[in-house]
Amino acid sequence: MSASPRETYERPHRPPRPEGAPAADRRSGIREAALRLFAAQGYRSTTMTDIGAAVGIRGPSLYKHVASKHELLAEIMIGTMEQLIADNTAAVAGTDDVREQLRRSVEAHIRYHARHRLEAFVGNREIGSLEEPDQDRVLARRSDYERRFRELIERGMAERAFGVQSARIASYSILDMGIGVASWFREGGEFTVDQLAYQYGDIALRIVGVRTPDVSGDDQ
Amino acid sequence: MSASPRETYERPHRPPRPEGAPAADRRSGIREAALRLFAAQGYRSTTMTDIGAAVGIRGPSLYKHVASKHELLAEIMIGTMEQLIADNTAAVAGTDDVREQLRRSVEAHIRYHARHRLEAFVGNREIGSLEEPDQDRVLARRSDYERRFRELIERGMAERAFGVQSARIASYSILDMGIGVASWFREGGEFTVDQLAYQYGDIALRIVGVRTPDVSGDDQ
DNA sequence: TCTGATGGCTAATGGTCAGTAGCCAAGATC
DNA sequence: GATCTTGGCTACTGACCATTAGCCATCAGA
Repeated sequence: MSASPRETYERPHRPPRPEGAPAADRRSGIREAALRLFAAQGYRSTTMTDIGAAVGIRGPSLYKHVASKHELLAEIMIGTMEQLIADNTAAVAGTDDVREQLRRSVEAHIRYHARHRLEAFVGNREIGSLEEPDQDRVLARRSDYERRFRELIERGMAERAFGVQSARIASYSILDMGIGVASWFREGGEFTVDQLAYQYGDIALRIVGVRTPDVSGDDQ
Repeated sequence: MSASPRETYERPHRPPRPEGAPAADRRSGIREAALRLFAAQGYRSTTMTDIGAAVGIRGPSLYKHVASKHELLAEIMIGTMEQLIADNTAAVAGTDDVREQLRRSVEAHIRYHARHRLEAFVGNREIGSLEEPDQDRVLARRSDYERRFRELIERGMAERAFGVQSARIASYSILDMGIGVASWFREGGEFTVDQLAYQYGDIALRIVGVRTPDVSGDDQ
């Protein structure tokens, strides 16, 4: 690698925008690449060089678009929780029936975990990688989200619509099922997102003791 | 920190076994410390110095007892899967009734995830940190374990004891619920391990469509 | 045509870390 | 008592990594 003096700059660096990359896309391209890599290799094992390579630039050039590696993680994780909470708010808004609210909440939960597998996956695995103002922010939102399910189930109990031994365990079961979806679901597999959401809705209702239409072994 | 020449060795290093550490315990002490640290900080963020400090020695001294950091992780993860499989085998051995087999399988699953929270937690989060002969070993055992639940549910369907839309989704739900336990359960909290196992057994039976004794809102 | 902003680049910096080398004291064995 | 083994230690090595410094080509707008 001797810098021969006669050819001062053979190929000094790539043109600023080799393909149609409209500059506003750069940042979101970086975010997506980071998400993909964080999901596949973990936050700690992903280097800025990796992320750069995924979008066609060098590691240090990323700092023209993002402040730090940590910022990328924090954005993903806070965004995930905000979206889950917003989806849940929308889900319960359309009805007052506690069974229907639970079904819709669960469907929204499953839909998010199926459609945004990587975000959900990273969001669950990398909580410990967040630094402190951000980790608290994420944990607070996560608590809020859990509380919504627990209180819904408690309301169902009070209205004698649901029957469970512990609302806390029921809500954890339901949430944890959904979290699991993010680790095994693949688009284009045996089920569509809609089918999945509906089935998990049924399962959640069974968990809280609501009789769902019986499914004999062979009608699906 | 100048090494003054007159006091040649003020305190060169600790005595080989300062307290009653019977030398066979050293290795398991290291394994336990590593487990605790891997669970709390993640594998990648835990240094050999951290693990050494947790057992009262320096990082490099660990290599007198273990071959590598990776070996510690692999031992934890393979051991976890082997134990889960062994527990499952024992659980189904005592009965032929498919409902009872499912209940006992789920109870064993929950018991393991509650009693060995850290192993289960690390076992789920650090799969990607395993290097290659070991990652395959763990994934193969994990597949085997999942298959046991799925096939049990399929048998229950064939015998008309269970009614679900998809045995695969039912088995994932049940397993994922248990995995979640490892992340929130604390000994000495609201429930004992036995209560937890029993409640999750009920929930699993509800998921597969078995009528469990009705629980009205206020009888527990 | 000039000029500033943008977004690439390479090189360097400061830090961390797994693992190795080689030293040594205490206890065990002979 | 001499010697071996065990399990500590410090110092070091080689690698990797996030981030900064500073350079420069292209492009948009004046």
